[in-house]
Amino acid sequence: MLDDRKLAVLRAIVEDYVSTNEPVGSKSLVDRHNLDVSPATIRNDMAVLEEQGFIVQPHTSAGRVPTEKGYRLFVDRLSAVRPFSSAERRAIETFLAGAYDLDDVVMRTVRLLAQLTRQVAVVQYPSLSRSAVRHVELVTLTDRRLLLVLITNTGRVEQRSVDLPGAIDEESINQLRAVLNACLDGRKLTEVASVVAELPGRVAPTERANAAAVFSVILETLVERHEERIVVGGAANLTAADFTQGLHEVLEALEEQVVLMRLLGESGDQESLTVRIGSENEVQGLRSTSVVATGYGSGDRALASLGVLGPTRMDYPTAMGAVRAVARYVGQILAES
Amino acid sequence: MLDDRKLAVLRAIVEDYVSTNEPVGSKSLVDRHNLDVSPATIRNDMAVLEEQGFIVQPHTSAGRVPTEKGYRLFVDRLSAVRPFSSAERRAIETFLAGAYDLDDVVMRTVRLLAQLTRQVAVVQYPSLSRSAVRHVELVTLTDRRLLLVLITNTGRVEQRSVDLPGAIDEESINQLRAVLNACLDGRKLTEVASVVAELPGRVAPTERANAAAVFSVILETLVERHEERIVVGGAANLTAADFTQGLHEVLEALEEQVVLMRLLGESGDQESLTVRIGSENEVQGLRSTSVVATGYGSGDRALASLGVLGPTRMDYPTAMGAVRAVARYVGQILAES
DNA sequence: CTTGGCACTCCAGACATCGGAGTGCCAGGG
DNA sequence: CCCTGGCACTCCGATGTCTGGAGTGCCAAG
Repeated sequence: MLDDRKLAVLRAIVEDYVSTNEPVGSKSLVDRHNLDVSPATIRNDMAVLEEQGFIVQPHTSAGRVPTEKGYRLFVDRLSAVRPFSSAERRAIETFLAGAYDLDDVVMRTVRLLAQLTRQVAVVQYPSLSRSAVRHVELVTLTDRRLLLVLITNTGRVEQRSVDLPGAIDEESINQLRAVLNACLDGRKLTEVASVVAELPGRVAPTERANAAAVFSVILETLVERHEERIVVGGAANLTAADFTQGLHEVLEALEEQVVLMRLLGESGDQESLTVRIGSENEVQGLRSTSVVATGYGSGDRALASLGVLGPTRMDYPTAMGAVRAVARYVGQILAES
Repeated sequence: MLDDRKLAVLRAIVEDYVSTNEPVGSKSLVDRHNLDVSPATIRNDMAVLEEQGFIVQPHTSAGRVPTEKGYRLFVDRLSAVRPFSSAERRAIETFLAGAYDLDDVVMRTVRLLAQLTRQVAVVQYPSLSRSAVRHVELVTLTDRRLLLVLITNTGRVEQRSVDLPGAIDEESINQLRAVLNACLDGRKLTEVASVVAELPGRVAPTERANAAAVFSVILETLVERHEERIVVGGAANLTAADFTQGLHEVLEALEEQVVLMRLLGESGDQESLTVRIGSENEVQGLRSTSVVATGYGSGDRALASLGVLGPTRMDYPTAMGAVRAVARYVGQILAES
């Protein structure tokens, strides 16, 4: 039904359209690629491709433009992830290796991705729920108020202040801290809830009320709280691609954490790249954008996701290459620290 | 030279132009405002105002548009900060009061400002250098690696990992932690450098090398490090004002921390509002935007700055009112926690 | 199945037209 | 001395028309 040449034509159309942003016609196609046939033949092929819904013409007697279905086929079967040269990889590595702490890693990653792809980059902080507790710290603010600091093995530091029902002294705080660290250290955050439930028994009865306040804040921090944190960068790239329609919607969507979460969505394990094209994104207002995302993380299960967002006519092979390469190195960096 | 009516005309021109975004002519001026004179009279006044450089016509026989000089005069002498109704103030207060921690306060502040003014909001975290140390924590990562966590009285939590030259045991860490907290607690961060210089004498000789590593990281964290952190929000508002020229530049500038710093610049104490109009911003690429900013903070000296950024034709009275009101409440919230 | 030829379509840009909004200037009146 | 109505003038922006070019679909021949 679609022989090899027709597929080649589709590939050529996608490539040309991505690089020129103009509908591509039969003549310019044979010029730029060395298909050894005449424009008329190409026209016949294009008619078939159009009938099948892979391309459309904006107006009668204009060139062809890929449809979402066309891009989908291109990504699935016609393109390969563009590998990065070793020089590029080294550049990525050294740029990321210079980071001070987790915040810095994430910031650099966003910048890097945005720059490599010339698209909008989206990076999620390592998920709390997939991290483990490394340390819990209690700092006195007043005699009825503590600052709770929770540090995870992925380097995230979460803080919350705790209002206590009663006064508390240094001695009790030290005990409480010791108990918390003894019981929570190394635990996955998903297990913490059940562990915390058993804790009251290990606290001196007089301090139960205060301890309970601390415990409930811990639980809140892990569950109810924003929990997932996402950073966006390279928004300026949206103007380069003449994104005439709906730039406003896109910018708005990018400011909604919830939307971004759904965008990165289930990006599965860190080896597979997720590509969502146009209306495959269920997010309203991002129907005309595509997302290339993947999980990253040191272990077996991805810690979180990162990716890029751009117009549906984006350079998928490069974007996929960049996302994959960056995800790998971020995983490494995180594993080391 | 400029009598009262001419000033009134300038004010009217600014107001009309801000709300309609179209050059305003003599006739529509007398229609919309009840100046009790004829269009011809207004034309004479406008001719004078133009000669003095407060307004220009985009083309011969078009209406007039304020120049930067015109906006400047408007802001300095012709407008009053729009006060907020008590209902609005209450709304601001409750919205900010729901914040969990410093990150949350800042995020909410940005959203709030952007929403109130329909412009881009820019909020700086409380300056490290004007904060004091509340607590220093050391967490073991490996026997040659520590995580240093520094908590300030403004709620900022900074983290850095420290590579030690030699192995260290729990006992030594505890000592070091105790020394650090004893000496640094309550100190302004500006004083920390000199205090740290004296510390090596108070550490057991065998641990000097490791301690030195920790000290130098503390100093780095305070000085060399990004130090000032700035959050931007409401970028989508840039599209509403048909910002035809240079949207790209503006978006790019907004991603540069350094640029943002210069933008908020010296916003002095928290009572005075700074308004920088057009080319008064020395930042390249933001020559066609205005900034309304102020300091915020509980004490006598401002902890940091916040403000909004928009096209030169922005609604200054409202922006100034919003910035001032939000700054006050943020100061309060921070003082309470 | 491929190819060259041909008639057809339609957009983009150039050009001309025209009405409206706005101005500047002037002479007269308070 | 300042305000006002009148008038001629300017120029933008919208609208309409035209034309060249790029592209298509179809057909008949190889």
